[in-house]
Amino acid sequence: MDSGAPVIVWFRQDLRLADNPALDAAVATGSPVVLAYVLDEPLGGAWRLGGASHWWLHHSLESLAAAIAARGNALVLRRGSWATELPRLAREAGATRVFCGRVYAPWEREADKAVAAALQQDGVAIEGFTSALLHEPWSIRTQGGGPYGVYTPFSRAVFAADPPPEPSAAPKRIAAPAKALHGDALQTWALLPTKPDWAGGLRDEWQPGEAGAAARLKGFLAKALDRYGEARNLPGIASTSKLSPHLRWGEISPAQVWHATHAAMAPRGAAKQGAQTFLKELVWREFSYHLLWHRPEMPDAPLRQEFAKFPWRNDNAARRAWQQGRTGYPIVDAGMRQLWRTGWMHNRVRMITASFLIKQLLLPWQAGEAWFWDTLVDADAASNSASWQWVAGSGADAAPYFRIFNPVLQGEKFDTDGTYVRTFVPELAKLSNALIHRPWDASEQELRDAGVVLGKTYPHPIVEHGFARARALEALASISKGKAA
DNA sequence: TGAAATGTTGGGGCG
DNA sequence: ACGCCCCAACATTTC
Repeated sequence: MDSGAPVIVWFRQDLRLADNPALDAAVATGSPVVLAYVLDEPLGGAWRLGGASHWWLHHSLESLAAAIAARGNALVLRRGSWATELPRLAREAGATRVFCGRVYAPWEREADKAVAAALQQDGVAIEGFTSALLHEPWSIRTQGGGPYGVYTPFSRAVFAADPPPEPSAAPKRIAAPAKALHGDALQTWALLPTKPDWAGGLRDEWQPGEAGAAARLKGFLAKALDRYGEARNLPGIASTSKLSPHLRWGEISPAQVWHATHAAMAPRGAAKQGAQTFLKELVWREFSYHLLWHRPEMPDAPLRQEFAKFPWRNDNAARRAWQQGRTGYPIVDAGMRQLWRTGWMHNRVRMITASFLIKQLLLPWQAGEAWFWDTLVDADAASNSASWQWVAGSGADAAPYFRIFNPVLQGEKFDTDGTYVRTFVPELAKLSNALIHRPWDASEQELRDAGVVLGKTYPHPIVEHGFARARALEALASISKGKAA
């Protein structure tokens, strides 16, 4: 233990005090600790933080600052280029060491190089820790030593690997430097929407911050874990963990989730299937980061070369209809409206809406990726781009191109009683279960009884499924070898 | 982590 | 009684 120069803990996507290796390492030095978050707005270019992410970040920082204050320290907020602000903080604090959790987006890796170079010039060392993932992307390797390109063998390797270390508890006290550093007031960052304030639905749904994350995990393990295997695909019931935005910002670590789930499944015996399925979803997140690390072009370019010449359409009216949830397909519109209202969408419905944009509307997957990036509170460069490429068929381990969801059948299969559609598309609420996923099949009498006027209170289908399916198959055949159209 | 088209089978109606 | 057809149910193949 020394009590020399302060150590800087630089928060990025690990906005928590428990199981935070960078923080633990800093506290363990015995030195005073400067805790900082630096908002680098232009970072990421087209992939700079979206609107929903801004909203979440505001509240998460607020929560983190309060938790730090309760431990006798302060969160220092700074705005500017990482490569400028980190050296400035180090100079002001007289720090010679910076500890941080690692980040993985290509623009972040690029920026980190500049940060390290700038700090080194000032004689400041920076050390990264595994914080946002169970395993570093370079540590999971095939027999041949290369990266995995297919999920199933990747997941086998993860389950066979040593588990991540047991999570640590939050430090009781975090020694503050003798002289506090000044920082921005969070409000001056103007991260919250004002005109209009579209965040009402987000406030109703979410409690950003470490405490909210822990509560979400606890409630999920107690109430939904056993049924997760079957129920996770049903958007009409609360069957999923909704941990994704908390994981995205690191308000909870995947290692905490991993160990808590194992602890919950241990006494369950035969009922542990739900837990196993849930862990696999956590491993999908790891796999996305693994792919992003090894294929940094993933957010922008198809991983399969032949998709570079795919004949996408350019149809802004259709794109807007999809964004606003007025495609005329109830399950699609319900999903897009859930996204807009709450900043989140059920995973099954993400697949349905994504498939609709790509295959029914034949719009580029990047257009959907960009919309999700702006509107999802869990928007994450790895999961978002990997999942869009998966649906498009352009990814490393992607769904085959001919797998085209029928939005009616998907709705009837996974929202059989129409609960989900009725929640988010209330103008259809009075239709019977048999018609709610296909209002165009209703008789005039049935429509009248339900108060539905197609084309007026609810749109006609933007495209006919049979036609769209054939069009998509033709377009996809045109880029496949030996199947030129 | 599909859907549609096509093929097969077997029960039952009916001449 | 028998063959024929229809078609639902299920299986297989194709997109």
